[in-house]
Amino acid sequence: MVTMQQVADRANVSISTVSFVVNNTKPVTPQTRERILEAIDALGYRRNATARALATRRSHVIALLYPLMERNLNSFVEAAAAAAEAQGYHLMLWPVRPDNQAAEVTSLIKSGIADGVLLLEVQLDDERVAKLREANAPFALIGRTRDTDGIDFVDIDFEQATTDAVDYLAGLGHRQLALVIEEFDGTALAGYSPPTRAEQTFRNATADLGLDGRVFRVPRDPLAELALAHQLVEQAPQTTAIIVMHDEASFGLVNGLRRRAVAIPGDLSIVSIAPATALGLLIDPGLTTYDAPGGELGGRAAEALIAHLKGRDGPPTQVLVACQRHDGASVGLAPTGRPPLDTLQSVSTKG
Amino acid sequence: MVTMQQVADRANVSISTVSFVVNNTKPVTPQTRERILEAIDALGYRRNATARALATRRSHVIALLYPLMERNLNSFVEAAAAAAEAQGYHLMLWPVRPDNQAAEVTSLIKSGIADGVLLLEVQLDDERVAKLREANAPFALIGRTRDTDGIDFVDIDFEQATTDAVDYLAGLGHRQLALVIEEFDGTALAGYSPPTRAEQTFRNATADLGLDGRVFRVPRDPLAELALAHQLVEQAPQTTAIIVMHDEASFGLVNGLRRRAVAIPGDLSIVSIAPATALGLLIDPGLTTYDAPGGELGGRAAEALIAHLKGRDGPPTQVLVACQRHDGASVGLAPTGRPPLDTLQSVSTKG
DNA sequence: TTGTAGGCGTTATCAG
DNA sequence: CTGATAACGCCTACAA
Repeated sequence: MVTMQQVADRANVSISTVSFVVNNTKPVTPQTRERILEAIDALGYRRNATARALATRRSHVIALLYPLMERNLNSFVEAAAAAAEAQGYHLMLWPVRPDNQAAEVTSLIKSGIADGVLLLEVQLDDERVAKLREANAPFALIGRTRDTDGIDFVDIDFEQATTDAVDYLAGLGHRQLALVIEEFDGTALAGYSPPTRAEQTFRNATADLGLDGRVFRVPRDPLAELALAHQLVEQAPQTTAIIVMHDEASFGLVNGLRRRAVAIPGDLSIVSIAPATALGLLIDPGLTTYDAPGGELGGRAAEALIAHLKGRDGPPTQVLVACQRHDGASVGLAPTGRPPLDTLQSVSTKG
Repeated sequence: MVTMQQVADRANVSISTVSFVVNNTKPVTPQTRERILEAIDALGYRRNATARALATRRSHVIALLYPLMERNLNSFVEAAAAAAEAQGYHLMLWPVRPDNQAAEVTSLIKSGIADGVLLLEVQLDDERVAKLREANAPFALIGRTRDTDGIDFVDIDFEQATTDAVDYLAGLGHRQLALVIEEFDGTALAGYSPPTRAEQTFRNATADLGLDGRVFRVPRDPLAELALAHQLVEQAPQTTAIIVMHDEASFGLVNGLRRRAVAIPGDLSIVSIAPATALGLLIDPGLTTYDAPGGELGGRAAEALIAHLKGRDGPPTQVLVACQRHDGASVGLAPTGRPPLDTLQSVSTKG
């Protein structure tokens, strides 16, 4: 850790002078200030928040009490918090804007506010991971990067879920499948790996079984989600089963299909993979889903990180957590002799 | 603030001995330990996390980086974080289980991890507020308690929204209204004020206008939400307009009504007040909603708290933020001569 | 304009 | 088993 004293030494001034420029609390000659700033920069100095807090008796932190109601889909956060507590640690949620995460994450560690970091929404090539590595800061991922060498992560096994879903649908006689994934290009999540991996797996699995597999990328945008039904009907009218890996698209999709008199699951079966919201139950018909055990993800990630902090050595924790299928009423046998979706409207009698 | 030294003095031991029992780091005679524990208890001592962190070079905190994507309805958290940052503060989210919030909240302050607290999901009589007051800890509420004397709060003006909704619907000729609110009895949110206040306002507003107003209390539970449509049809078949103040019930309600061939808004108009999720757009038809400006709530609450921390005196910040109506397609003129809802199924031709 | 030194509340080492 | 005492890194009078 770089201290003020080290900065002072390098700049040939006393520690108080450094304090003055760091805090802008007293005037300092431009030249000395310059030297100090140079030293700070060269050494990568960050003021230690803990020491500052102790000296000033103010932490400069305000806390938003964040009640863990089941409602917030935070079984995940809850389990992480519980795991931390069990180890004598506290979990804090550090809100960051997507654009400056990489910067914040290192300052969080260097300033001493936290000992380690848990990362969410990990991208294939994640800048935050790079920064943490070079800062030598302990971290664990929920999700994973392309290169997982030596790093702790706990991830959902999207490959397993996707393969399982394809097998399951194929077993029911479906031969024309579609996959709906979220389009992240142009958003802060570009490069987000789960959709990418799911797509890959889907293409392989369908190819292996000799099935027809179409992929639809849909941005997170109500209009696009509503348009999806149209797109699907127009571009892949032979489809009999859809795998959706997109939190919100399922709503628009079901509504759009209903409007077109497509019967679910009579004409078309739908499976949703790892939906973040538990609203599937409220859709009519209830969705068949592959659910990720949020608690296990959060808990194991926190444990891995803390084990690290406690000085445990050995191989990194690298876990894939399987999703489990929960049967709703949105999947059925493949229809026989069903006309193409785009002609269905005039043929079908009842949705 | 109570320090170890004070505990030591009261127990007639040295500060190190206190440290030993607090941290269980060395054996101590049962008698002295007893004296120390007594002193700790009597003085309300809490180990200062900052000093401890400085001495041990470990904060015992792990951070979960919490990306603020628009998706998570955290315009609210985002604004609070931004407001804090603008004032040289950091916002942290402190996850707590609903059952021990009151205990956590004071230890959070006493341990020096945070300077002040923002409270969500405030109840009419909130234990946390009582604790914070007696601990003399700075706080601000998002929401409000029954007694708001001298405390900073920013709340949604549910009264305004409810009154406005009743007026709006009455203006369209509706005379048989229903209000759907969340049932919190038996949950951690029992006594939660918004539904209570909305109910009160609804009863007054309908009475003032000579309208018929029915109230339905629905737990947050998919089954109950689906049953709501049935309940409504059976118990208040003359209803022509519903005001929903229940995040999820609207889904079940719309689906349930559709199944019963109730046309929206032909037979029945629906308005949703301050839905936490923006999924209203995905319902068919799009819901007319009263939306609370989350950013304003979070931002102003954080500002009020920090102003306090910075020593500003004067009257407390007490703000009611108005909701704004966003027209969807779920509201129409009151139907004339529509049969009771419970007989509608056989009469209506199309949903 | 810059430096010195005491203190913030704990922990940890080393004596008793 | 218990007690002094020197850190931890920074802030802030007070002095120079």
